[in-house]
Amino acid sequence: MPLLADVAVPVPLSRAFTYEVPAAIAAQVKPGSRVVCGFGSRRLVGVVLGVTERPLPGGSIKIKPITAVIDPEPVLPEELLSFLVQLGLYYFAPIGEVLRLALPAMEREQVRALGKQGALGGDVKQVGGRKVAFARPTDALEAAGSLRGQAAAILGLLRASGEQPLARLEERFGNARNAVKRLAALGLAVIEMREPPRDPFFAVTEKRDMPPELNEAQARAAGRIEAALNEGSHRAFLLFGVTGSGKTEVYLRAIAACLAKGRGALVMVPEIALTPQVVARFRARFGDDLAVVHSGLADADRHAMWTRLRRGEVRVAIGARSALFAPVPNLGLILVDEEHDGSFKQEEGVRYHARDMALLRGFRAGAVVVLGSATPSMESVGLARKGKIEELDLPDRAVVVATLPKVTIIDIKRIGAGPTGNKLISLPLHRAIDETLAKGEQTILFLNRRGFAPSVVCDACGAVETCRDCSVALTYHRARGGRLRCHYCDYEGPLPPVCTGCKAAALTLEGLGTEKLEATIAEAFPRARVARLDRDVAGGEKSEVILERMRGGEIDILVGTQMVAKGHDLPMVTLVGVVNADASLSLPDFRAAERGFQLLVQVAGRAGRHDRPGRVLIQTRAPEHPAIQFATRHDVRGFLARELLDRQEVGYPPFSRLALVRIDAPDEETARVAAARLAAVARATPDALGRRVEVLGPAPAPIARLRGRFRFRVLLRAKERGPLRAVVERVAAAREELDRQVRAAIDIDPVSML
DNA sequence: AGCACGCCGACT
DNA sequence: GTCGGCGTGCTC
Repeated sequence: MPLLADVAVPVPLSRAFTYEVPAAIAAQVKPGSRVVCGFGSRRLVGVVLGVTERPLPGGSIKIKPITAVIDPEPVLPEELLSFLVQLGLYYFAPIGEVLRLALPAMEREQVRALGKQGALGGDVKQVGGRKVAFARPTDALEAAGSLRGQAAAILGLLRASGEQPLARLEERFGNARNAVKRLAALGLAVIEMREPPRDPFFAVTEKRDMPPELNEAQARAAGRIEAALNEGSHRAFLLFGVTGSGKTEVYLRAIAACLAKGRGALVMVPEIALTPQVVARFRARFGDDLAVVHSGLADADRHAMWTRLRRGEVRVAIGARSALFAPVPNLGLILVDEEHDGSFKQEEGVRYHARDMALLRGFRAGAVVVLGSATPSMESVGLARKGKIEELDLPDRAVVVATLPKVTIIDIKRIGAGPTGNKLISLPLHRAIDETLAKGEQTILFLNRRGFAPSVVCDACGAVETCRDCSVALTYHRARGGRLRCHYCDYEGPLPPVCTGCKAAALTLEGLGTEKLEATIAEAFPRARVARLDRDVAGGEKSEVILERMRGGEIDILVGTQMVAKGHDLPMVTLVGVVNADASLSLPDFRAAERGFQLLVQVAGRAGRHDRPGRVLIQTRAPEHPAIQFATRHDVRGFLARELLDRQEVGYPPFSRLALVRIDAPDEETARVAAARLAAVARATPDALGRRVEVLGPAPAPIARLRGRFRFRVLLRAKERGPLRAVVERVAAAREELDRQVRAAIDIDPVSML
């Protein structure tokens, strides 16, 4: 009987492919090995899932032999490989795509080099290119409608994100090189040869610190985690600690205990929390035994990090979502900090939730998992209530003198504008800023809307300027002389002189975004140094520069979006103003209250962290909203209890499980028909007929059109996982028979309902 | 997703 | 007459 290998190839097809293993290389072909194999007319790098001796499958399937083995030893450890396979099954994701998440670029794209050598298992040398081509947008503007297709999309992306390495653009746009050349010829962009960015985290050598004394609650929590580590089997905890209660120190102790047992540890933090400060804290304790995994890593650095973990030279990995796949040796502990954070959910491609999958990986590896948060997710609270995970509390702030800030609600229905005349800068807020300035202390103003004005309205016909490709209002940005931008696609264009609909010259800017807030505040407080922090001013590293200036006291008032809300330690901030709390509470999503509450608590936590008392002003039109009421009292438990009751009543998670099917197509009718078809398939299923699974919809998505595609959704809901999976399985199969134009994505445990 | 094969428009 | 547009069908 022939020796056959099941190989996952990087294509969006759900099944693995069978190849014959030539006898000459049989010894090296093991689960987790990378192999080169012919696939259609292409040569791809695949990963071996399993090898068995069995008869050739019948039918018309022709089996090709594996061309070559790349590694003498498997690149993926057994534990990681089987976890990835499980993850793929859980999310109904193509196995090849799942494996691609786990392998750094260098580990998956070497076919060309190999092809040239054509040798079996030949030593593949990496090209460590000294200089890398970057594309940067210029300030020049194109003639309206002069660009189409990729060139327009790339220019939009460059303008939104600043410069990009050409190689990264090529990953997204096949023809990026030519498109950028065209942009360069038109003077819209320039191509520069530069050193690739060095990893800022590796540059610092941190002075080792000594573990401080733990307070009673910290010691108790660390003790429970250590005991679980000593047991050596899987256990999970919810570490519920208020802001500033010293969760990090508990993490550090747990890691030390884990390392002492000879096992490795994985630390996952939200995207924007992965700052040099945070890394420094870990490095100070664990020195070079720490690998940092983040998206800014150059390929060579990523590869080096990965290899060192793989060899066991480094035993602790820290990173954002994708760190979940770090090949930590003999994994004993996984920490998920700020586990409620939305950035743990991947919202494109394989839509996995890193927190949920941390629990799965931990379970399979026999590792201890700790989910930490000051405002736990309802999912984790649900698990704790069911006894699936153990709750550990850190009720007090670690710095004893620090007290919780005083929170005041400002009902902007009743309280009028301050001297600026803008209703969203109320008199009390204006006064509070003034007082804070007078004391030489700092203010943070939080507003969840980027740009200058969130919409442009026609006074004549009342129509709002919308994106040509999306059913979304365009935001006016003042940068580059005033442009309209879509926050959902890469569209950017000039502000039209007249209304697109009725041609009246009566367009007015409506609403308040961070750009306008910054300008208004700067004008109202001419002596204050005002800065802004949002995605538009701060791509990646730049936010760190702004925060550093804030820490250094070079800024008096910081205006910003979410980015100002998360975990930064800014000791001189004594006033936090939530400019418009309703924006985050009124979304069409059953999680709106939860997210709004978390956000309020997070921002409020920025005020008065040290010896200075802080205060928080929340402006709202709905002062009695539970999220605002509980946040005002710093009553996280109260909110959780109340929200649990609400969720139970409406039957949403954690009291049910969801799967969301998103259907879209360029043509509205095609999409509608396909959505109806999938819903019908779901409803015809035994579990749906037996009422074990509810099928809701199809309904148009809240954003009915996006990037030129019409969108519908079908929501599946069930009490139990089994029946839900059975229905999803049918829906997944039915996808294959839809119109070719239709895309139907399945989102298991969806977070964003958009 | 790629990539090839295949069938209809504007250029040397 | 060919280069090239993207429709559809398959990849062990």
